[in-house]
Amino acid sequence: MPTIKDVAKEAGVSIATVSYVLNNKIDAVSEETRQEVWRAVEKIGYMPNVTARNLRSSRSRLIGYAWHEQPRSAMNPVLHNFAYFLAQAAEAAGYHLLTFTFPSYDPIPVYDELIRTGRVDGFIIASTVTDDPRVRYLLKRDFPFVAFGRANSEWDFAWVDTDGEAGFAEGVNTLRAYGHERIAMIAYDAGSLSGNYRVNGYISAMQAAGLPIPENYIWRGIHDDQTGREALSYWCALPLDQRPTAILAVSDMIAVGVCEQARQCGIHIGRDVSVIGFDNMPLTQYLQPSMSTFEQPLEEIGRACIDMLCTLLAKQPLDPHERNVLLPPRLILRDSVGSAP
Amino acid sequence: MPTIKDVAKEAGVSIATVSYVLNNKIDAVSEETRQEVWRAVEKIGYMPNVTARNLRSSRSRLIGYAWHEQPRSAMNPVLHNFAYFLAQAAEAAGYHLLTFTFPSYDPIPVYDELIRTGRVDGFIIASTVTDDPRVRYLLKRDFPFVAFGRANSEWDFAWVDTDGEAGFAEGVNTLRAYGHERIAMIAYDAGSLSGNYRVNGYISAMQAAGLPIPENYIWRGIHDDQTGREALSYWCALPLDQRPTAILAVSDMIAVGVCEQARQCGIHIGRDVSVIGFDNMPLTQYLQPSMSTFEQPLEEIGRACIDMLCTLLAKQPLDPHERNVLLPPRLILRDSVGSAP
DNA sequence: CTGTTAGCGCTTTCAC
DNA sequence: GTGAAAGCGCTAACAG
Repeated sequence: MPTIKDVAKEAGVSIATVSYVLNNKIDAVSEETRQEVWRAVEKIGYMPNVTARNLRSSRSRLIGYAWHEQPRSAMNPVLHNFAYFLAQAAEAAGYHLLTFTFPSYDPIPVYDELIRTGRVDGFIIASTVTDDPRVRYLLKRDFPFVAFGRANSEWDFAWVDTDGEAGFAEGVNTLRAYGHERIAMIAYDAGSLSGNYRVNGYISAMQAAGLPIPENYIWRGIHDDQTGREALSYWCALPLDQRPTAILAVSDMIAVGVCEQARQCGIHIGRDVSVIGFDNMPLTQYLQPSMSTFEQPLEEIGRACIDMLCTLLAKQPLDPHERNVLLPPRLILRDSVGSAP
Repeated sequence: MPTIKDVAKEAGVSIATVSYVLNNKIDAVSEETRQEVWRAVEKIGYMPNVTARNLRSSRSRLIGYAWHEQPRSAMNPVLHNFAYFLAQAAEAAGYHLLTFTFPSYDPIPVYDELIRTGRVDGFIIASTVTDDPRVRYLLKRDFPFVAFGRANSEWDFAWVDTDGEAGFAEGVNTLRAYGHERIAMIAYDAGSLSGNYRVNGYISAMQAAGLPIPENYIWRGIHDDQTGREALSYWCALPLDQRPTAILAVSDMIAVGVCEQARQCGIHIGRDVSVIGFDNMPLTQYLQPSMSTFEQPLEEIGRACIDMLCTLLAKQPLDPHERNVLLPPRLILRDSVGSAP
């Protein structure tokens, strides 16, 4: 691979001059010399060695993004897609994405190593939770990062998130427009942040509409179809006039479980009970009935994360108002939603 | 961030000695000194700077993996998942994955830049095609890479692939066991390698079974549901006794199209017509009826790719028999397959 | 056994 | 305008 020396020799100048030209030190070099250097660069096919540059500037131009270890059953196309958009945005900003994996029970050592070895300049972290150890660690270490997802409200850091609250409020209002009044929701367990924001949206929209929320209308469980099954079984055991006619679920997987259980119970989704999921997983539109769901604006979120991180990396001040970005999900109505029975 | 100098100072030795200890130059340093150095390392919290190491050894310890630009409609969870397994395997081997994106119409500049700037030590490339420009380029440049997928048979390079031929043969035989004889298939257009291997498996199994393959039993199209719809419409226009009773599709998306069209035509999948897709996309088991499909052994493929690439990077000889690995997909039978009508 | 030293390829003062 | 030279943090001859 040719180096700056080869170019210098070819152009008959010093390596310093070549460096000036390459780095557009505009008035450090005569037009004539500049031409000559570029000619040599072209001829030799030279490109600056990234590693050397990085060593010199003690940066890596790499952004770390971690995939959680996940059981196949709970595999989440959302985060994989997100990674794609991140990579795209990072490139546009002159960075590359370094992807790594970590055991969710002990993330810190991996992050720590990446930092201490100078592997990455910053991180994008996803799937944040309350008391997220990564956020706490990175904050303490004062290492640049942007989160896709919020954490403890007393922690001040840059994040971008889908506005689950607004989404679920919209969900409630849309269902009301279809005539539903007994609207229930399935949430994650109480420790889940994203789940709770959606619960808040649900509750406030219900209250604003003057609709009662019976205590047993908020079911909690994990991100799988079993949760949906159990929730529906439970509600179906209620007297008919107490049964919800519409259900908002925090994820498509859960919503799918509801539909599966409904089929077994002879309940017709979209007629007897309406269902809305979350994430717009591939194939949701081909379920029977096609599943209504919320689509997260992953491309925008990815871009926003990278933009903010680049600002941090450039040591530029980030306007406090712009440190936190909330983007609304898009409701996609399909056949799983119908008029109230 | 502490450097080797700090450790040297702390331990009261030279930086060379620290380096020896760190690199396990076993009989270059006395046990006593070694202890002392490690103590200093621990105390200071030192980790060697990766960039400096890389510059010195002119390597990057990074493996490049590209995501294709893809329309949202054709989004392929398979490759995203694959990336996860690659990252995992790479880490186990002391590498990291650098993910990037490229416009499929012109991939070379991106690869070229990554090589010339010394960004990566090697590539994993996926979704290879006939005359794949990336394979041709990397081969010409003699740059280390391993492909997930084959290319021109006259090109000699390391690859790992799902054995679509064996898979489709198994598909045919399984369908035969269910009593099917009029078995059709939906392939990609003739330029697709993976598609063609599957066609070969289909044809040879049919012939081995002494079953005829009418010319119009192989439909070709792109990777979307529309292709499946068109294929089924066409076959349904045939006289009943010429209509296939079972269909093998090269992808789940196509198979889903078949099912959708079937519903519109009043055809009952799994009873009137059996269908098998490919990829085991998330949610396929929740379709109505649940979709039979092939699952690619992505984790094994990822590991095999990384193993081979690491061998190449270590400049160790790769046994010619081991340069090419074919792994069988796993057939998952669900309700879309039933006895022949 | 341990230390001195020469780079890896590049950027950036500082002289001229 | 241009070049000589220092040095980013590390490894590996080479000397002692």
